[in-house]
Amino acid sequence: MKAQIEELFAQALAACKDGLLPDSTDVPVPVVERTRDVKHGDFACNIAMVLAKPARKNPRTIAETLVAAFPTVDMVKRLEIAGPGFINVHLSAAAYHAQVADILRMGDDFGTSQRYANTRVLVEFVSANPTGPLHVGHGRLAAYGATVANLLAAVGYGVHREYYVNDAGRQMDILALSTWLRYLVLCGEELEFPSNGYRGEYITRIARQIYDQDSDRLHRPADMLNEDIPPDAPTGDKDEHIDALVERMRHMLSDEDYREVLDISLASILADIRDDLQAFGVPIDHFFSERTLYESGRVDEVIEGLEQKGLIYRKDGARWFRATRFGDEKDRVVVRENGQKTYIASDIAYHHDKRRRGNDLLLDILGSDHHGYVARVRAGLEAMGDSADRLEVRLVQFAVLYRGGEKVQMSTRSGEFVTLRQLREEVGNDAARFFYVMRSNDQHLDFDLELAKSRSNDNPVYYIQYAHARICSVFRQIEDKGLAWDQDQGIKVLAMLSENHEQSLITTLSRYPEMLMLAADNRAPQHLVHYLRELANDFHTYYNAHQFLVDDKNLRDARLTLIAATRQVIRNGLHLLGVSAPESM
RNA sequence: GCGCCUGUAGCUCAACCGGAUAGAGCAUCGGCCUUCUAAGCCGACGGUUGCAGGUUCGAGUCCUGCCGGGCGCGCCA
Repeated sequence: MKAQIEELFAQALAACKDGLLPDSTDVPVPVVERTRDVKHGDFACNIAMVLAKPARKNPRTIAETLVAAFPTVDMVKRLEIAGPGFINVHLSAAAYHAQVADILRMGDDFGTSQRYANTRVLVEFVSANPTGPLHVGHGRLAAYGATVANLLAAVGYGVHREYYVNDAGRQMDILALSTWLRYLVLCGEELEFPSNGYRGEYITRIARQIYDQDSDRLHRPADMLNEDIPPDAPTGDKDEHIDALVERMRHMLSDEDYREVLDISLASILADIRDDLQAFGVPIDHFFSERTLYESGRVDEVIEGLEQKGLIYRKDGARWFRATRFGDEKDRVVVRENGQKTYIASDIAYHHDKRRRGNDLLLDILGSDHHGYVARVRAGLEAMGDSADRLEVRLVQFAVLYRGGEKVQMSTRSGEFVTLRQLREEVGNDAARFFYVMRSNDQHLDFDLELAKSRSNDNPVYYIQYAHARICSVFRQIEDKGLAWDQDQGIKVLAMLSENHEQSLITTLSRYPEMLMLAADNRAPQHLVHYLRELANDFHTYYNAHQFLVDDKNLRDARLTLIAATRQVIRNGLHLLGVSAPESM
């Protein structure tokens, strides 16, 4: 609807621009918006005021010219010029009735568009290090990323959802070490667990799995392990301590055995993450392994490529990438003094690879603590000859859990829940998905557990689902009451819906497509959340004010048609959010 | 210290990339179930949009400065 009006304004402007504007000026694209006050009609356009300056004319005079040139169409009832030069558009009732018919005709597809049908976007999200289960912070990344991906698909993008698995580097060694140490304990050894190791209970479970499989085949004496290892914190350096332990472990085990411990640990954790995401309704098309970038030589290729462009130099025994040439605040080490490549090298290779796979846009969804990282990757892409604006990054602020007004401490020790799985079990998937995307991604999120669980009018999830269930309930009773609903007839007699509540509901329904476009363009699922709340509110108000199953057959058909359309739009919206639309509650 | 985000009603947040009288929910107070689900509805109360300037027809929105909050600033990922 909005797009149609904008098109009409564009036509009007094209028809009269020669008399209005000096030849040299660029013709702006007219933008319309919904009016806030019904007195101002349905849509308003400020183009006359925008043109006032370049045209050197009074905005109201320009408005008059535009109105005169405006195409005559059925959907527009009349135009009026108001205030400093707004052109207000009043639509015909038929235009709205056509929207209701569209909703029922298009069904699950209503609201979608093909605007970006020629653009392929790769949405990378979650990408939590595979060193433990997903926690509640990752939950927000998962919910936000999944919903944004749905929104992008709804406006036509070819969407590929990807999880980057950081399965290379030091943290994997520390993971293998952590598992092995727990395994040694199962073999009867006594030892101090390094302060920098992964100490979650899941590590012990993996260790037990290895023990069950291999018995004490990988058992080595703890004395040998600890001999001449520099002290742990607080007296020593915890990084030196654990790195030395890793090195000793690799010395004590064969390469195959070391790899086995690592691979079993990694596979177990990844399997858990996959299950968790799947259960959360977050589909991932591809788990992309960082390790494969090394194994295929991609990382070396990238470093070589940068080298050839003169963008690598040596300093202090390390090799540095001249990131400052591309707007980063410092140059970055890509190969350490010890010959190990840093994560930056593989990240550049990864993003380069994503582009080579034919993606037009790379959308990275990252925790806000990664913002320093953005300039690096962008610099890397540009250095590889790509355009920096192919990469778009959305940072997601952390969620803070509250229980009854009290902040939930999220330490592993406190026993309060920390994992996404625990959160889902406590509040349910629907509430979790909804609450996570309720606020803008760059806004801190207060996640109120009691509210998310409450089955009351305070809870916006239930409020919306309840509207859906109520409509379903009405339809279930048609037959019980010996009545019938004729949808085609209902569409014909929509003009009978003259109540304010009905007008308001129809208007809200008609906004759905433009709201979806807005939410997708801004990567802002909270627009959809707010919209659905408003739609549910319009419906509940209507429900309380008027009876649907009335004696007058035409009026009944019209009203049922309207609420059927409402049900459809609620369903579509909830579906994009990954929230269920229950038929009864 | 530098960089990014942020500051709107008592609380949690909206305000459609500058538009017309800044809106919801919660909380508080008062109403509505012999009628399709009260997980609902209606009404009241509540504001110098952190502060000070600037840009223009017009600023919560853009610019500058100050004040407060969050996150980052590794040869970790």
